[in-house]
Amino acid sequence: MNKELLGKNIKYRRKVLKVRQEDLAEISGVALRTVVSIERGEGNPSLETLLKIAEVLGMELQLNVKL
Amino acid sequence: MNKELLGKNIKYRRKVLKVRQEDLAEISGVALRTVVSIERGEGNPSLETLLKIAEVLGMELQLNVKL
DNA sequence: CAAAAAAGTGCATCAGGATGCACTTTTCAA
DNA sequence: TTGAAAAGTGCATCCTGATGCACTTTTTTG
Repeated sequence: MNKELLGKNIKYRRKVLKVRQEDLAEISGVALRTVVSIERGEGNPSLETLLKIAEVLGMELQLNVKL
Repeated sequence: MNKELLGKNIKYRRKVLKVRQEDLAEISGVALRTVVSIERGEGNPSLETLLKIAEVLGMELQLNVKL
């Protein structure tokens, strides 16, 4: 998982749920500007921001030992 | 996954690998102060910081759809 | 195609994450 | 038990993530 892939995952999931960036921002409590940046793989989001977005998208962050 | 659990996972994995906080900090390029804070579930680490630590511990961050 | 909706940008500001240092507390092996 | 190693703390500084706003670009759709 890297920034770019993370952004793509989030964007893809958001599309699946048919939610707009603006809605995701509002519901998650993260600024629209921030949602856009994350989806584009820019910046370096904080854990809290990531968790807020994942929550709304019905996703979860996991830290697993590599196989 | 929340901050506390994340910290515990990291600490547990570090112990399994018999690595000191100081070593993890040095090898991952993250400040010791930061490693300590994350393991204790304090603060709000950035994605980059988390990825650096996960890398050294042979772990990976994943964003999955909840079942 | 044209209009409307959605997505993305640039920039300034503010809040807080990352860091280093000096220090204290805890852990643990001899 | 005690001394060294490891872990954890408080604080000041620096850097940058998060934000809002006004705006442009891209995508969608009627």
